[in-house]
Amino acid sequence: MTQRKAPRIRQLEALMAVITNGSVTAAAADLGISQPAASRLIADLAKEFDFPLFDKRDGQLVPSQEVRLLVPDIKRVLELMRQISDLSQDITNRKAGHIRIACLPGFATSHLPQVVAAFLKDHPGVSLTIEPDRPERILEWMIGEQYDFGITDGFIGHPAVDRHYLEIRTVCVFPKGHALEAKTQIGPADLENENIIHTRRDSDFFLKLSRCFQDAQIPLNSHIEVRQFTAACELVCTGVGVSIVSELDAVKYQKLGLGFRPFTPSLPHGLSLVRPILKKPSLVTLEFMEHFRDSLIPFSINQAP
Amino acid sequence: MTQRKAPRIRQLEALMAVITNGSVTAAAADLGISQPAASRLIADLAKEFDFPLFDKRDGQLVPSQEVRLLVPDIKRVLELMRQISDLSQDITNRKAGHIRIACLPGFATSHLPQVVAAFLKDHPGVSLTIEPDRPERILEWMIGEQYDFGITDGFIGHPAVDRHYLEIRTVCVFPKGHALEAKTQIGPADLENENIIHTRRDSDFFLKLSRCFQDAQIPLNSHIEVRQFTAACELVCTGVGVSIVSELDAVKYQKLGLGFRPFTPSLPHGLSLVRPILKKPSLVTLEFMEHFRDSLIPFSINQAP
DNA sequence: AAAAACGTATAACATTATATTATAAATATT
DNA sequence: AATATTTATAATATAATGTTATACGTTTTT
Repeated sequence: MTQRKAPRIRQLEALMAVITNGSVTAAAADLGISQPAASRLIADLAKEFDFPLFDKRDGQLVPSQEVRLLVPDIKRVLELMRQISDLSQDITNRKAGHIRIACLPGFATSHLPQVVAAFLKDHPGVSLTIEPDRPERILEWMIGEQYDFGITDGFIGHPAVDRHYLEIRTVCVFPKGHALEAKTQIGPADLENENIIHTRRDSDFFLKLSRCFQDAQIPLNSHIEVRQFTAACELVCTGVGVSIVSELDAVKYQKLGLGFRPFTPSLPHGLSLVRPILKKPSLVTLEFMEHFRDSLIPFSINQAP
Repeated sequence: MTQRKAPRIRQLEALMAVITNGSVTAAAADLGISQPAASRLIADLAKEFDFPLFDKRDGQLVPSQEVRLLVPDIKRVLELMRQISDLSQDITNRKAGHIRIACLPGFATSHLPQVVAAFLKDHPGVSLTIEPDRPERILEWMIGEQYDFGITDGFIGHPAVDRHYLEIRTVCVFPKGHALEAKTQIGPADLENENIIHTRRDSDFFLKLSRCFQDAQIPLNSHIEVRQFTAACELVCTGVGVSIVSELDAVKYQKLGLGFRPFTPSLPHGLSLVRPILKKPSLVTLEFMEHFRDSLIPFSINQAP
């Protein structure tokens, strides 16, 4: 038994064109090739399939019953090929792909959404997964290559993780109309009689903050302890106190009734943009990371890693 | 914007082979081609898709994230191509196809099933539709090319219908143990005192039968009028009378308690095997029609059309 | 650190697939 | 019967896909 040659895509295209157009000549025009070319494509196919492809019925070529059995499959193949071609086109144009992002819960609600929205506008086919979680978990996900990109803080480094460090300016936020609004910048001395809402005592940022108050010999009126800057802002909105948060969050809450002023001394919030070091990032991921880094420039103190 | 060339099947095959084998060399061996050939296939594909196809991870080539997006579609395309190839193979070997048969209700239960079963044993991939109905309807279906093959009787001819006429021997059936069993053949005279079960008065066959009795100057004790020979046989089984039916049906009912003897004078049952004259029959259909004609030879008087 | 082994890429070339134009043959139409 | 339309064939060019020979670049081994 000699192995029959598999039909070629081009032949199947020609076959379908003849079926839909009713003649070889019309099919050739449809395919944008010469009539003899089409003629030979279907002749070759008929030779490989050893059965008649068409019946002639008042000048029209109608598919034979044998061919009719194949038509559904052929249609699906051609459709799928088109789909693959289109999708690859989209990917090339950086319009498609999937990016898995792990980030601190605060980012999932405050800064990331805007950045993502702007990015998607330029890349309509791209889809994203955003997974907010604690920093330790984000680290695990990077090491396990479960995610493409991570946004975290208080991260020292890990051999399996590529890290871009940057520092975000922090500001003091207060309800609009508050006395602090008169100042152009705010330091520990200005907060002596304010209730302070701050992050957890075991967090890096709280450590820096309390040391800053100690240096200024001002007591820190610890009022409420939260996990996230956004939660702090929410509380400040209600008027229960003031807080020192990243400018990123402050800007967001400006519309929601908060005012803010630069905090001095400079007390930067250290952010780490991380990704699995072994896994080669996709082009879309690279592009998104760049886009995200750019979005932080207005808020960051230095861009050096 | 230059129109990008669509990926070719061969390239996709190579891509999948590299993915499953983890290296170009192994993939080439898998495809049964030389390593440079495989190398070029994927190099070309990578040039057309303008994004990286693979990452290198400890010596293994693992598909890039972009490629992973395409893999499901590629798998389906290759699977479908294999399916088309296989199916066409089957069709060539006359093992596949679909035959639509319209027949008299009697045939659908008595003779056709055995013939179909035998045919399908030799043609495993073939499927059939059997539609039993009245002769007029069968004619309509032939003209409308709704069916490939028809079995009918009392049919004179139609320009759109190709017809093969043949005559089936008829016999007198009676319950086993009946007095008629003593005879070697049965004529009108033998049935003078029997209740006769026969087909409808407006049928061709009844016309011939009653003329035959007239010629022999024997009254025909019309007892029950049925539409089909099989129905007549069923009634004969219950002992309510005897009947003259085609030998085809008589043989079938032999196992179910009927005896039969040739009827004289010869009173053939005229059958027409029909098909749409314009529609070119598929190879399987032609083969089946031949097979069916052959199956009737033992019961037919003359095979000339 | 040099050598060997392995995987991959490139070069030169042969074959097949797919297209072209020109033209003959077959069909349908007038 | 003459004409137009459709399809098939011939001669030929280009692209796709294969070959062998060989160079290049990592790993692995010694």
